[in-house]
Amino acid sequence: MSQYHSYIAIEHLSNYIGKEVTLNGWVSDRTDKGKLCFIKLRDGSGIVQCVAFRPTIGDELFEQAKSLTQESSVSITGTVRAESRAPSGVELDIVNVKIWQIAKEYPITPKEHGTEFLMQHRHLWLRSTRQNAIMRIRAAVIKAIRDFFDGNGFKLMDSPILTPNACEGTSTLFETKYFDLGSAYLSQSGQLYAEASAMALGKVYTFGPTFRAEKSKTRRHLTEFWMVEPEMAFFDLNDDMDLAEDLVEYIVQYVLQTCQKELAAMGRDISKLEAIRRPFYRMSYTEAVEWLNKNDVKLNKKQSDGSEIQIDFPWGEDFGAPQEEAIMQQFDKPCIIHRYPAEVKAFYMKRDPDQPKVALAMDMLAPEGAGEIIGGSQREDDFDALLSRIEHEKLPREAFEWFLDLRKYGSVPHSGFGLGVERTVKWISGAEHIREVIPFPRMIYRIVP
RNA sequence: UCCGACUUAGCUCAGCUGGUUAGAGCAUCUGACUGUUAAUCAGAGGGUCCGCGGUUCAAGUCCGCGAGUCGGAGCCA
Repeated sequence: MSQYHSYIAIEHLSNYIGKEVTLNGWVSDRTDKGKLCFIKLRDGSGIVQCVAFRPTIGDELFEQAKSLTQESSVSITGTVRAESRAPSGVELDIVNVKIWQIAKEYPITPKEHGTEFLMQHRHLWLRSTRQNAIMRIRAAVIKAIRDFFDGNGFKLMDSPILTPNACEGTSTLFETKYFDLGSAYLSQSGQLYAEASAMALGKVYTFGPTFRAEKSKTRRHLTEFWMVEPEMAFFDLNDDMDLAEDLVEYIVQYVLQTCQKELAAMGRDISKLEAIRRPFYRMSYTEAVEWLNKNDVKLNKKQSDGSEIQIDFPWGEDFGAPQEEAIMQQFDKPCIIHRYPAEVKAFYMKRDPDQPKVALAMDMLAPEGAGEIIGGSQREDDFDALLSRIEHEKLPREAFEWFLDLRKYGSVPHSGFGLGVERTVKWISGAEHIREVIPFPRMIYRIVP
């Protein structure tokens, strides 16, 4: 790469002890003590304390250093010195200060703030140490995902974001006008297009933003989030589950290798992540229902008069958050639950030839209360079976004609899944809310900034 | 959509059974200090108590309606 500027990143400062360097960044904090002035300089890569001592640097420069407010932008030249009292082990003795701008009173002070205030100032909140660490972990997770697929024979095949209809026909979509062709909808999944792509290139993945207009109000939902969806020709459900485990193991180990500082900044218990090695746990839906009933985990059922009663968990009902949480409490590694009742799953999932009421579907649940991070399945590859599912769900056949074509011209067994990037980053980083792990979250009651 | 909680200074909050001039810490400004890292010490400024209506001699406090935010359920990644 070209040498764009002769400046040095703070994260590499320990290689320059005894040398004079220029750092560019922002003042994260300043404190004076008589003839001493301490400036914490942040450049995105790290934070270092810069020290000005009045008798050695002179009155004019000292007054300049003292005038710096929180988040003022500066270039500071100084000599790097090993300093045992500093958290990073180094400090900078100031030789010169170039002020780019003296910042106005900064809203985010070094004390606590509530989430509402911080979310209103998301554009500034991103500068804080914790948010910096989360964004670096997010970048590492995304790089791990790309490296994993690119290195294993997958090709990136982007899916369209504007689509003519609901992918799965269930969830609420964002609608927009589309010239003279009526309405278009923001994609809630790239999967159908990934299936077509897999028939062209074998093993593919799509990676992009996804939109759900559901009025979800929980700490694991966003209306706009990022999802990676691999799709593989000639993969059955077992291959699909193996791939999901390989991917998740790879992501966690990659973050462990490259984000030690960031995980420490988050106060993350590293041993919990080190335990994430294959094999993970697996359980069929039927086994899970038996486990729930053996362990007395009931289902809250609303009666017609509005009151709630608790009943044994009936086979055929989909799991909610309470069931998933109960199941995961026994596990320190992710668990895949597979072979769900077909009725609660999407129309394109293949039925289990051995159990016609069961779909070859799978969900991966992450430990520590992180919940579902992956949902996938083996796809229905039989033309007649798929068509009858489309008709049964009362989906418009015209819109799925091209999708049916894939079952007309060289249909093969194939499988895939979707992994939610933000849910994965939330789990690995230990962030307590999903809104912290995407730079500018989109939620039901927030679209600014 | 359903259930619950909250709203007082720029920020985080306290404010008792309704009672006289509205409280603290931080932030900001002024001053002191050669080792602070949530510095300390002394001083100063800073208020539509979310809005509207009601009860009362008296409302930040009680009641009603509305707004906003947060958490949970459902939906799912």
